[in-house]
Amino acid sequence: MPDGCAHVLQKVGWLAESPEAFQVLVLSKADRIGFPPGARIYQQGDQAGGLWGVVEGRVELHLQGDGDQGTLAHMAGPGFWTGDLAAISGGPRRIGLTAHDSVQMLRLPRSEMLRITDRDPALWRHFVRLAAISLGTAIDLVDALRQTDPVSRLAAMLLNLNRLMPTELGEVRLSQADLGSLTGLSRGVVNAALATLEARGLLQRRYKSVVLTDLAGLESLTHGT
Amino acid sequence: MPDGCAHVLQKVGWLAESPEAFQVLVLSKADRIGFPPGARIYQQGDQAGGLWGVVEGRVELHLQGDGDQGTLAHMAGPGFWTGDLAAISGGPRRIGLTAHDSVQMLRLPRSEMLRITDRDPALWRHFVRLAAISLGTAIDLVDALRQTDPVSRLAAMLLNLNRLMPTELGEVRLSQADLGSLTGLSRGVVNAALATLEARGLLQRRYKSVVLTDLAGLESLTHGT
DNA sequence: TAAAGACTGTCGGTTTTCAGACAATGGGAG
DNA sequence: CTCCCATTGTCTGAAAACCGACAGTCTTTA
Repeated sequence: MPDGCAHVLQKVGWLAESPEAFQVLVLSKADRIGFPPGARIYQQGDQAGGLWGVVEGRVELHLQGDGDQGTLAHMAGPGFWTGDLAAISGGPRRIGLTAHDSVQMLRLPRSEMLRITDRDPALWRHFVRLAAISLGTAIDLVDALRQTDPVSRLAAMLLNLNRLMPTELGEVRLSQADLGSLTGLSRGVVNAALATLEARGLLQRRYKSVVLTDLAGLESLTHGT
Repeated sequence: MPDGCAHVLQKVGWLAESPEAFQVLVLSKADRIGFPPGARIYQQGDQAGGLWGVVEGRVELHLQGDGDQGTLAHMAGPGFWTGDLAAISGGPRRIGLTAHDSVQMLRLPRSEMLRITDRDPALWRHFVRLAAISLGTAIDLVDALRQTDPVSRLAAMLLNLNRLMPTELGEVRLSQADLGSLTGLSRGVVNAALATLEARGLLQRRYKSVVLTDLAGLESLTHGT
C-alpha cells in the first residue's frame, strides 16, 4: 500500500466505512499521482479511466466542455472521489477535473476495479455507496443553484464547499471571483451578499477566504427565506 | 410478474440492459401502485423505502423541503427510476416525489432489494448502473441550471425534459409557468425565450406544450455562447 | 525593505429581470 | 354548441444584476 495514503483516506469519506480488506485491496492497487496547480487531470469526453481520489490539495470540477476547459462548476478537497459514473458505465467523462492547488491524487484504474469486483462480487456494494455519495453531492449542488436570492445561493454554495473541503475552522479559501464563478453571480454581488451575511454574524470575510461562523444559521437561509 | 410492466420497463431505461434473470427477479418482487394527479409519492426526510420506477404518467421531483412540499425542480416520465440513493445508503430521502399526471409506479422495497443482492452479490453491479444513471441525470440538471442566459438555460432544460419524458414528436407538454418554475425564470422571460427559439426554427410553441424540432440546434446553444 | 501583483470594497450607468396586470386565445365541461 | 376557466402573449414600472472602473489593502517576490 502506498505510504501516507491510508491515514488520509481512512479518515475521510466513504472508504473509511468499508471493510478493512476492501480498503487494503483498493489502496494497494491504486497509483499515486501528483499534479501541479492548474494541471488538467481529465476532461470531458475522455474515455473512462477509473476512479480518482483526492489525497491532498483541491480540485476543480468543470462542466460544459466548451472545446476549451469549461466553466468552473464546483470544487472539492481530500476525501473526494470521482470518476465513478464513467468507470462504471464505461461512457465518456461527463465532467472535467483540474488541479486547483498542488494536488496528490490516487487513481484506481478501471481494469483493476473490475478485477477486484470479479474476485469478490460483494464488493460492488461499496462502489454503490461511492456512487450514492456522488449523487448526494450533485443534489446538494442543484439545491444551491436553484436558490434565486443571491444571499441564499451563496450561503448554500458555501456550505457545500465547506463540506467538500472541510477545515477545522470552517474556512473556505476561495477568492470572491471564484465564488462568483461557482454561484453564477458577478463579483460585485458576491461581495454584497458576503457583506450581508457578515452583518448577520454568519461568517467573516477574509483575504481570499471566508470563515463560516454559524453553520446552522447559514443552513436556515437555504430552505426558503 | 405484474402484467404490463415488463413490456414498458424492458423498453426503457437501465433495466433493459440487465440480464433477463435480473429483470424477472426485480419485476416479480415489485409492487405496482397507482397515484392520482398531485398525490405525494414520497417526500424529503422520509426514511428509505426502496426503489421507485415510473411505468406510466409523469412525476415531479421536488427539492428544498420547505416544511411544505418544496419547489418543483425536475420532471420525469416512464422508465425513470429513483430512490436509489436512499435505498442504498439507508439515509433519508433527499428529494420529494409527486404525481403530475395519473401515474402508475413500480416499487421494489428495500428489504426485497437487499434479499435479491444477498442471494447473488453480483447483482449489485446493476444497482450501480442505476445509480450512475441517476448521477448523469443530476449532472445534466446542474448543466442546465448553470446557464446564465435565459435562452440557453431554457434550451438545456427542454432537452433534459425531452430526455426524461420522451415523446415521438419531441413534444414537451408543460405550461410556460411550469417551465418557469423548473428553470427558475419568470413566466414572462420564459415566453420571450421560447419566442426567440421559435424564431430560430428550433421549436414550436403550442398550447401547454413545446415541440422541439431541432435537437442539435438546441444542443449547440447550451455549450457556450 | 521595497516594489509588484492580486484581491477587495465600492461606485455609476446600462441592461435585464421581476411582479403584476390586461386582453386574446385555447380547451374542457356541461 | 356555448360557457367558463386556464393559459398565452404582451406591456408597464420597479427592482436588481451586470459590466467596467477606481482606489485601497493584502500578499508575495525581488
